Amino acid sequence: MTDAFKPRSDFLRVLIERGYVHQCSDYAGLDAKALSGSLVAYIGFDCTAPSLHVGSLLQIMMLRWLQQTGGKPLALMGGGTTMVGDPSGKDESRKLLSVEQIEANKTGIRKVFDRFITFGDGRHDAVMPDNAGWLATLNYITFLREVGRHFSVNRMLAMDSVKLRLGREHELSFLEFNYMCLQAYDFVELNRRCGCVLQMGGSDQWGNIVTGLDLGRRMGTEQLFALTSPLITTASGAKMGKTAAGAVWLDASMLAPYDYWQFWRNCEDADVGRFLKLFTVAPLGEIARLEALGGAEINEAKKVLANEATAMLHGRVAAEEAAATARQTFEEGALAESLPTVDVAAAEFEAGLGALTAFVRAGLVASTGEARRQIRGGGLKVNDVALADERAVIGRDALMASGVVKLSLGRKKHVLLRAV
RNA sequence: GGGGGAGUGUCCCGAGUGGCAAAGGGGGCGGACUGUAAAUCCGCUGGCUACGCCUUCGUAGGUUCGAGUCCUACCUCCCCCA
Repeated sequence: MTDAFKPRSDFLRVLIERGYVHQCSDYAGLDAKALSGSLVAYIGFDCTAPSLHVGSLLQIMMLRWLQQTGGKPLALMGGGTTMVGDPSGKDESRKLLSVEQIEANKTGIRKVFDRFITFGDGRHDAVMPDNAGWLATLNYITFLREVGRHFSVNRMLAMDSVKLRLGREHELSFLEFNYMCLQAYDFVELNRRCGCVLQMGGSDQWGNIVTGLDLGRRMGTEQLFALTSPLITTASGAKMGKTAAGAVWLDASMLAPYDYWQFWRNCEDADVGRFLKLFTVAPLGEIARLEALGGAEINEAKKVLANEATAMLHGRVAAEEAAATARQTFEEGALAESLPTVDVAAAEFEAGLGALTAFVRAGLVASTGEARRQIRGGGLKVNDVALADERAVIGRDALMASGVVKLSLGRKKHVLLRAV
């Protein structure tokens, strides 16, 4: 579908070339708008968590490219919609957050955006509005009279997302049904306030976004546009961003840069090229070269991916540190001082620390029971020596010159215990 | 409002005759093979001061030597009728 269209604007060209585009309501129209140099676009973000995770990275990158190509990005915080809870598909309704929590979350999220886009008051500076600004004070009757009358229930019922819900056993509550109305209203409000004409989002947002276009037309805004990105799964079909440890957070205090680097380093072969295009700003020519590497050489491409992705989020220095730690640990088999470290009182080593407890302390296993199981499966190592006895004790003799013991779970997860 | 059905190992789905730490999947973790990949094969997948002890089957009681399993009430969800 996008093949036939030749964009003239940098914005659309980059997005299409790099694989961000799944669907667009009007390629030519949007292209012309982008070419005019005054394109303002927004993406909505949940503020139910203190930061964002890689699941949102694709959207963040789209805003980044928008700014890079001369547009103005709006990162809309769903402070208002968070108050009613996000119903999209989930069985469990989200717990209500206090206003303070929402504010704190917004601060954390803002930190992420600051790494990718520039905020300010200028023409192309990004802005982070909060829909609580207009939703919280909405009067029901006024809303129905001025906005609600424009929604066609017939049309909404025909939407895939709604049909799906009606067909399944899970009901669709009135609140959820209204959610898309609020989202559509956000779009119109952002158009009035900031001249925003484009909403972007994941492909699952298509229906909601188009509802916004429709509302805009009925309420007399200028022509609005919709553009969605594909749902990103790994080559083997898994949803991206889930690891054993949990979500891949975009915050150093929630996920260390080293782990973030490892996340990208461990991607599947078949994903490298696509991920380089989506999650780094490396030139396409360079990516094509890296992507073409075969066999074990593809690991070079993975390192570039990890380096670039980490540098963008945590800075070049942190990325290089992570790369160095990985190199020492995996390629040279040396002890990298910068591995995740947990402090343990020196006295405990004197007394002899139970190996099971030590691994629990290091956070490598959740319980001593799990530690026992891993030992049986040969998964635990102390200073690179597989642990065979559950009752083993880690004493002072295990400490290396630098005063640390290296504990490993499998081949990839290592933690240092340091005597203090 | 009336009738019928369902809630199981806190990741998910899902068997279960009164003796059950509870079948089987998926997912996840570990091992082997590799390249810190994929695919494949194997093991593990309640907790603990661990040849024993403790806590689990929507919630609270009851019957029983013994309850996921039987009885009662309550909660939640689904379906049909109104």
